[in-house]
Amino acid sequence: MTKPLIRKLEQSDVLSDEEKAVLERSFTRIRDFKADEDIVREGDRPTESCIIVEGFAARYKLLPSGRRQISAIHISGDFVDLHSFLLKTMDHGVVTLSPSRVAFVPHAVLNTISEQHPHLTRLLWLSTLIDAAIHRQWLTTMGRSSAVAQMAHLLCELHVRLNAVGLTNGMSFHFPITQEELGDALGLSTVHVNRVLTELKAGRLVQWAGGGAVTILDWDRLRDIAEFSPTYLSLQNEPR
Amino acid sequence: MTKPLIRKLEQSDVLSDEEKAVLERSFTRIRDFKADEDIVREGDRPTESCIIVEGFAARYKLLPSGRRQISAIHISGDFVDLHSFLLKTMDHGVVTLSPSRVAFVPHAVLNTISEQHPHLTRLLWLSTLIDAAIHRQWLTTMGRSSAVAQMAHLLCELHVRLNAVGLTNGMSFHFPITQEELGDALGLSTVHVNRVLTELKAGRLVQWAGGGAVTILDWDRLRDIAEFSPTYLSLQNEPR
DNA sequence: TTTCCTCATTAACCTATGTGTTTGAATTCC
DNA sequence: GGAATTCAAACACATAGGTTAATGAGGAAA
Repeated sequence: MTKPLIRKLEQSDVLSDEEKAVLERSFTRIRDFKADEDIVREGDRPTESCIIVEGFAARYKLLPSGRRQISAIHISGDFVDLHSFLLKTMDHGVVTLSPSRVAFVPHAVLNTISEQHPHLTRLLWLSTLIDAAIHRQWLTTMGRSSAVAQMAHLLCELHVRLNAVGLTNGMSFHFPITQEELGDALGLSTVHVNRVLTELKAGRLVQWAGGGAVTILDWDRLRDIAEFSPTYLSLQNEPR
Repeated sequence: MTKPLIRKLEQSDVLSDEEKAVLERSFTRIRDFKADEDIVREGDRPTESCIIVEGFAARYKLLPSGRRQISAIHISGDFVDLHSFLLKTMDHGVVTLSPSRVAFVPHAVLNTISEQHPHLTRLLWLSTLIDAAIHRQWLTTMGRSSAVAQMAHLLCELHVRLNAVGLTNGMSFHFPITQEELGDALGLSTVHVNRVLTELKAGRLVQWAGGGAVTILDWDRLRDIAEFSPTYLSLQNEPR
């Protein structure tokens, strides 16, 4: 059940057999969630962290005014709330976007890893740094791009990330999200999300069938509209 | 010269004398920068990381279209590009906002710390997690708040962060930033930054004298407008 | 089947924010 | 001390995106 995580960490650097074994035996608990269920909530002080084994999840914040902002979308293999290991108190919630399988590792075990396996620790640290790099990219597109460019960027990013864990089929991938959730991720209203998607479909840039079957029809043009460049995802394998 | 950093790390947990000593002797190089000078650029592969000893700096990204987004503002004591230690290639640049003193630590030294001082390593890791938490908060206000609320939020955040390192004088603090830079940080045009500031001044919420002397005149109202709550800054001291 | 839901779609209207431009004050440069 | 820049401030106008509301389509529940 740690396969997707190991696969993801191995994108950044080589893992020794021992490190893999340590990870394998760290995740003791597993649980299935339905769609739209909270894994952790803002304010919680979890004693475990979790990875998404299968499915999609989102981190979100609620404003007192009731509005919601999704700050990250997570896919299979993502170490969703590794943060809580050191932040202790959750500054945001994590919710499933689709039915998902989630595996948990106690903070005490993470602490032991940090004491005994410095290299593995650096790779876990790195995975949180990549999350932060994605945050910065989202900030940039939110602040300085049009809604269409933003949407295009999200689709490019997802294709690259899903592709890296083998979850694409050519230019197609499964992305089960509602337009309201997309709006929460991009900082847009549902109405405008719909307008933007209509425009992308009309331009024959993407195809979005029911049930979340996304196909990118014209990668080059989509990438140009999005001003997308994947360097921020740190997909390069090198010693860390 | 690591005083501000130690002070900052001590907000989160207790540092042993040995850990402090390790930090003290890690920073070998120091350099002064003028205002508006790049410390590192996007695409660089630095061999050292740096802290701001004194002054203000910002992380930024440039879009191919030439627009700029500032994704973080850093103050005295902030470990600005600790990220490059593991990310290797900079996904963004760091520029000074004011004349600043910057101290450098070689990545090789950070590596040794990560091998020999797990607790100190966790605190450094934590400092990058707090940066990420700030990114998430910015995403939330950018996506779901008005320009006025966003500006109010930034000022609240800065007051709390500067206060935590002793750089406030009551409700006043020094914040040398141009309206153009503010726009880049908030994703707004300079014209609109000016409108928003005019509004905040007119409402007697803040006072902003020349040279960057900011005074928050009505904290409660400003906090309410911003929907500001400081939990995401993790200012609680506890074992990590 | 019928009845709810949830979600996508579309229309009409509105406003927050962007763009382009000008002016004047303050700094910095020679 | 004058010239050149930078920055704040303001105005007029344009538009991207928000809001409200209505309708339909598909699935789930009963």
